[in-house]
Amino acid sequence: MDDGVRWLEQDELASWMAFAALMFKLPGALDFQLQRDSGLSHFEYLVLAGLSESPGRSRRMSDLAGFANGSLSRLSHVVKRLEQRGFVERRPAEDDGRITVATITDAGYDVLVAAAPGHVTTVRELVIDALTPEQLVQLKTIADQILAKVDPGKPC
Amino acid sequence: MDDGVRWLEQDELASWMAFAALMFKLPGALDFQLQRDSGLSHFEYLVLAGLSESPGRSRRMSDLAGFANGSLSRLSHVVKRLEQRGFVERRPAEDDGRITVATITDAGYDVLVAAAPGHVTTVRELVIDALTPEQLVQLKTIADQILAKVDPGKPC
DNA sequence: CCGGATGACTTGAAGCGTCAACTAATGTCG
DNA sequence: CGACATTAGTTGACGCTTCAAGTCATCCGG
Repeated sequence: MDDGVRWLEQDELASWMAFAALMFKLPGALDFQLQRDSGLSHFEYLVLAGLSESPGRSRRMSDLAGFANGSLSRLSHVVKRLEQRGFVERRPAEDDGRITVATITDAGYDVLVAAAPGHVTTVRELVIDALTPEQLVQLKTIADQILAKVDPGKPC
Repeated sequence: MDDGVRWLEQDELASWMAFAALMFKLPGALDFQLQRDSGLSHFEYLVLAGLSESPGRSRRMSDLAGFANGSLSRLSHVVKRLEQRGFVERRPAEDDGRITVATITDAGYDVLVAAAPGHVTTVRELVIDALTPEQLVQLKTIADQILAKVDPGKPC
């Protein structure tokens, strides 16, 4: 049965299944808490957070998209909706008309500040406090190594 | 600034950011490869795989939904589409008319067999081979611990 | 053995993400 | 300078997931 494919061993499969299940459930859990308590998706939260911690509470679109791990197109749609809700504003950059700069409004900042404690607490409960400090280090190392394979463009 | 929230320390944040980025990118990478090479989403692949390895190549819907980490509703839609493509069949269980049993067809099995090598190879390249055997063990432990928090209903 | 409760799905509508096409501004090179 | 390429972002359509509501079968208490 040598078809040239290295199938997964029992223990490899077990690790992969556990990790895969985690990957598919954790985002849902995070989204659920944020949506319920703050009316934001996790992606929207990341967008607002990315803006709030940037100089001038502003950031150009492509930059923000990279920060939030999403496509530019997705970001554009999301920012449009956030703008309609009054949480961000958009305007072209002065020096380069192609660039759009998004800015978080006071209302958006309020929503973010209200959402942050719950979100951070959830992350802590579900992830950080579930692990020992050593495991946290291990996790970062593991994630970085896999990321290097998945996304070789961003060596960081 | 003691607002009762335990914010994340630098190293906690770094671990979380790396892991979060991974969680949002890896599913996309897996979907991309499967879609490109086999015309299947990762979820569809899991459904077919779940059926193929079950006795009688059949499984009831709720069971299959749990296996594939998706909601019953989502599974129902997906199975309907797979049925239209001729990859699975559905029929009510004989002993309990509420239960629907899905079965993978020969055509579905062929598609799965054609898709599996590429998918497994991708998982190996991106995940398994990026890590040492020790890290693989660490990853399983970590994933299990977090999963226990995220999804306390499934202690396994 | 009848009627309400529960269980196991299915369905339709609404919202979000992706893809491809499009617009507009800026570089570049002869 | 002028044409063409490139960069940055937006848009619309389409497909998929979710949510709430609906269907049908089975269970259970009186």
